[in-house]
Amino acid sequence: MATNPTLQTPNPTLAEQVLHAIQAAIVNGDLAPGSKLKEPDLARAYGTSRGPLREAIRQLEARGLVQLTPHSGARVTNLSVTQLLDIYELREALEGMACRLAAARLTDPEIGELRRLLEQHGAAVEDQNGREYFRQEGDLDFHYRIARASGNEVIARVLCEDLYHLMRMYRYKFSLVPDRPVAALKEHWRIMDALAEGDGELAELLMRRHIRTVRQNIQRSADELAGDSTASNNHEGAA
Amino acid sequence: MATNPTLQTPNPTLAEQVLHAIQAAIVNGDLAPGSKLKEPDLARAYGTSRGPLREAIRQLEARGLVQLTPHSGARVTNLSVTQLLDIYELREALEGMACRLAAARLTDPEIGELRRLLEQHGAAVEDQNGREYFRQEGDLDFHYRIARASGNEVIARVLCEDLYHLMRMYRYKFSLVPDRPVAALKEHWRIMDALAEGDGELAELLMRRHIRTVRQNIQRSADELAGDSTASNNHEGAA
DNA sequence: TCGTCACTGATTGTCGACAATAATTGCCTT
DNA sequence: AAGGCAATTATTGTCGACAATCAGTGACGA
Repeated sequence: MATNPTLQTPNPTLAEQVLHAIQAAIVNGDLAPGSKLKEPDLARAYGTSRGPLREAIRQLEARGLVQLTPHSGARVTNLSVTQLLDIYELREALEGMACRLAAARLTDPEIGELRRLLEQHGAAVEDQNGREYFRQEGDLDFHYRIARASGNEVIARVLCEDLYHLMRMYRYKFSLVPDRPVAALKEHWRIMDALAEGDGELAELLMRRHIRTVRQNIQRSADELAGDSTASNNHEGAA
Repeated sequence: MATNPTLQTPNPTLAEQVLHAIQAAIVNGDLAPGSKLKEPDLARAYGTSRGPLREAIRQLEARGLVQLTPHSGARVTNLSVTQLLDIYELREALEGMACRLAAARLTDPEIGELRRLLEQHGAAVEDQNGREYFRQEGDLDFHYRIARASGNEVIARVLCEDLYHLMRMYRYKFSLVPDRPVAALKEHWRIMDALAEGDGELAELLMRRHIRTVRQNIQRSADELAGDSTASNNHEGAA
């Protein structure tokens, strides 16, 4: 509810609306990775013709959410573990940089807002009964806002419009290690403190370490799945 | 000629072809920054209907080459100096990382190929009569290949498909300082040596410094233009 | 003379239909 | 029965036409 993309323009285009709709469907898992996007079906589902739909698909392809092969159609992107790890490798550099820049620019109101976000985040971590979804979203929201606060539009664009959607696709693919949410929140608070003090160097270091930790957890989790008998190859593993 | 995008698939889609055509037109300056993309005109120019054309425009928007506002149309992106500097800031982090990764992965044949590229590059620097175009392209080609050689597909994608086209738009916007090409080539060779020795740490440092230098030159050049009486504000400055 | 408003022209957004290509089914051969 | 081949079906790619919206023009009134 905080960010409803269809409301940002008073008279949004159909292509725009269906873009956000499909994007949400992919992120939520309603359209499974690897599944085919059949234009007639989607057009009927969203009540449009194929024209705007095809425009939306082209944009999804540019954002990396679908892959399309000529004369064959579009499939929902199915990231390999390697590619997912690549994304985290990239995030380490990008978000580290964003932190350094943000530390020098954050205003007091923005800092207060970030603090409030982390407090909500903490509440979601406390009651652990089934609110994992909101915890994950809150986690990403923190990163999202720092990217925006960096003041570098290009970095913010790459992170927020290209990478975050991909990561949200894989929220549940890898199980968290026990107590990881608590540790992650603590790391966020440390980053927060560094940002509030304007210590860009420290904020960058902490953010890089934070992301590296998550990356290593994913790698471990993937290795375990690979050793598991049920794991076929590289895709589709968690439960 | 080295990379002809229309040949990569045997039966390319019209939308694909017109995408590359418009992209080339924008990068070459045939479509000036800020100019409007009128669909009827472009469709006539490229001999297609508006359907594939609109799909191409949506992809160009995702790549940052055009900006489109609903019910009004698409305009060629007109980067502010700030945004251009932001791109270089991002490149410093991204390409530094790409260098570090590439140093650990480059094979001997790839190293040889890179060397040959730099030798051609050196020849273009030698005869300075009007071959500036090829020098610039060679420069970018070096960066392009390192990004690919990093082995991180995501980084390569961001650099090669999003950022490089934008930078090629602004090749001539800012005049080079005297002897800069010679110095830049020398920096490339140093990076090359570090890569060949597998010294990722050094390669990253050298690449970051290299890009930072270019960025500072742009900033200086922009400041001079700002002091100039002809410069209105932030856009359209060079001659 | 200037500002406002309706009108005209052009441009964008959307749709349904047709052609070209790929995927699938069933059949035939070995 | 298994594999390959051909006809059919479904899906993608492309087009031209219509509706909705925007931009520019000119007239009208203060």
